Amino acid sequence: MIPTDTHDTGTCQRISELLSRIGDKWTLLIVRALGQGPKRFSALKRELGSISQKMLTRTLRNLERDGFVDRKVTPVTPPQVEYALTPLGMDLFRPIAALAEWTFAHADAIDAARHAYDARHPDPDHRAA
Amino acid sequence: MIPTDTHDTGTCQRISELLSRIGDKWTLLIVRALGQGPKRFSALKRELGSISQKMLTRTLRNLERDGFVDRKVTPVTPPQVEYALTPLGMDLFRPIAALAEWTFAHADAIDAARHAYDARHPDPDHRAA
DNA sequence: GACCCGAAGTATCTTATGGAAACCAAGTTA
DNA sequence: TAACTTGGTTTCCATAAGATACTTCGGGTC
Repeated sequence: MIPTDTHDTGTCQRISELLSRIGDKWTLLIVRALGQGPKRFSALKRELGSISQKMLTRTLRNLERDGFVDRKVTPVTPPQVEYALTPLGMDLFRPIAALAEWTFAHADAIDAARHAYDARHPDPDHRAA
Repeated sequence: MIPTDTHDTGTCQRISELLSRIGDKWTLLIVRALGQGPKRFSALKRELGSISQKMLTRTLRNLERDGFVDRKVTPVTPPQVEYALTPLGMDLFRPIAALAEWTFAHADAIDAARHAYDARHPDPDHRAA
């Protein structure tokens, strides 16, 4: 449980903010890709397949701004830009990995809870939104 | 780091989905409140202060559907509805607490990275969106 | 009868998120 | 001169999230 004594409402919102960022559509996938080592923009795009350039740029910018990813430009033509995890980025994704393990272990329980709920509440409007 | 061998793209999206849910505006605050013990709807609303009834209902429903929160109705008038964390809910929020600790410990580093980035990139458009 | 309570549901609005496609700039190749 | 490359940016659009205000319901009080 999140201890109420050390974590006030402000800290809670801070954590939510970080979770929202990490929980967006692409961040985890990008970080997982960069976990294998530094990669170039186009290599990431190829690897992620369905991501648009805009979203890849935006997600990388956010990661860079928060200090999780380092961006290194080599001024040649055509330009080369390499992205790599910073030490802070690698450090963050240890607790994230713990959460990943948990999700992996309990995915079935969540699915079961959802099916049970949906069976109890046949009205699909409850599930929407 | 998230190990690529045990966690494929599908699992990664599963984790992202969970993180998005937990990372939304109210979930963490509600769970923190329920961590102190079961509470009624109106008590939660009072405690959270600025939340609307609609968002409180919706967030609680989502938590209930995923099996993290239990909803107990006492059919008196006016109706009494009590919300409590399930064992699954309490279990989930151990890895979440680890992440909270991390955030608490590294908030300064993230702030510093942001300020450094903003100083390097004076164009505010990069930060928007 | 008029009004209030708890726990919602509805309706409408604004904002945020994400996607598709076009455009751009520098230099290189054909 | 035209086309192509990388690493973007810009514009437009659809959907989702969240805020605000109003309605509902049954049973209680004034």
